Amino acid sequence: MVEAPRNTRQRRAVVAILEDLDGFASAQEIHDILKKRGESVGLSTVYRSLQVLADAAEVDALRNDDGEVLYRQCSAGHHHHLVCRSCGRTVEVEGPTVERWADKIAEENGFQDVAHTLEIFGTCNSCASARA
Amino acid sequence: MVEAPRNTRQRRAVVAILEDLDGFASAQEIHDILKKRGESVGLSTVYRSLQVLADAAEVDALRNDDGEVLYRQCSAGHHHHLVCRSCGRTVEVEGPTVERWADKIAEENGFQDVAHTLEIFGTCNSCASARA
DNA sequence: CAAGTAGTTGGGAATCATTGTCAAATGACC
DNA sequence: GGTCATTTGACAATGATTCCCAACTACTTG
Ligand SMILES: [Zn+2]
Ligand SMILES: [Zn+2]
Ligand SMILES: [Zn+2]
Ligand SMILES: [Zn+2]
Repeated sequence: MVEAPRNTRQRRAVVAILEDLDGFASAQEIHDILKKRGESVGLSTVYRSLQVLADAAEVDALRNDDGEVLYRQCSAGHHHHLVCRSCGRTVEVEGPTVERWADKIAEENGFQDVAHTLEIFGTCNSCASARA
Repeated sequence: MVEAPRNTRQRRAVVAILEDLDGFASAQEIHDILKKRGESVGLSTVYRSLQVLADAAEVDALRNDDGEVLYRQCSAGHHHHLVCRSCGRTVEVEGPTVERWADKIAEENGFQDVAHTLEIFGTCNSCASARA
């Protein structure tokens, strides 16, 4: 029997940040935001909380070009992301055609336990105009 | 004026390995293979060579689930991959529909300088039967 | 409310891929 | 062969993430 996770101040604080943010953010960024808000949480705990949330599919995780893992509270169900490289602003997108295409490709080649990653990166218009 | 890169034993050795391999491999794996073959090359040099090749689009690079960067000598032109998680065996795949879809999504949302990542991971049939 | 217990925290050490450093080695060109 | 800028390689440094473990605390029970 698996014990229920405890309802701790730290976990609540991390979830609260994720609810406020609308884009992807790294564990360290979330840690910094918590520190700024005075609701300090240990860095290890931030990492752990995000892992737990990601395992439970409560948040989505992806890697940026630098290899850092970014987290975001998304809506349920399988989807992909259009992410601003500079500010993290994110649009959730769906592509039923892509899903079918990927599965078909894998099946045709005899692959099992198939999963796929698909992310679109770019510069959002507010970041683009700020840069001009 | 940019100087032409030198033709060194080390660079040739790395390229030779990439030509032999048919799947993705990490810098460290390539370094190990070189060592086994007696054609030893410093680890830093392997990393540097792969970076140069990747910048020149001579090889493709992607990250596995663990965040390691894997390299592979691929055919020219934009394409994606169906990769065996266990042995790295790779099938190059193309999805013109996906390309258009991604660009359209980005444009509709006012994103610029758009790029996308799309990889399919699974277990190839030889690895699947070996596991049974 | 008090005590017991097991999940949780935090901060510092450890890990590990990757990058930086710089003196020594070596292609390219004469 | 001589010159010189590029390249190499051993080692240090970096940086995100994980590990460790003693102290802490959210729940349960009486
Ligand atoms: Zn932006
Ligand atoms: Zn999908
Ligand atoms: Zn395989
Ligand atoms: Zn593509």
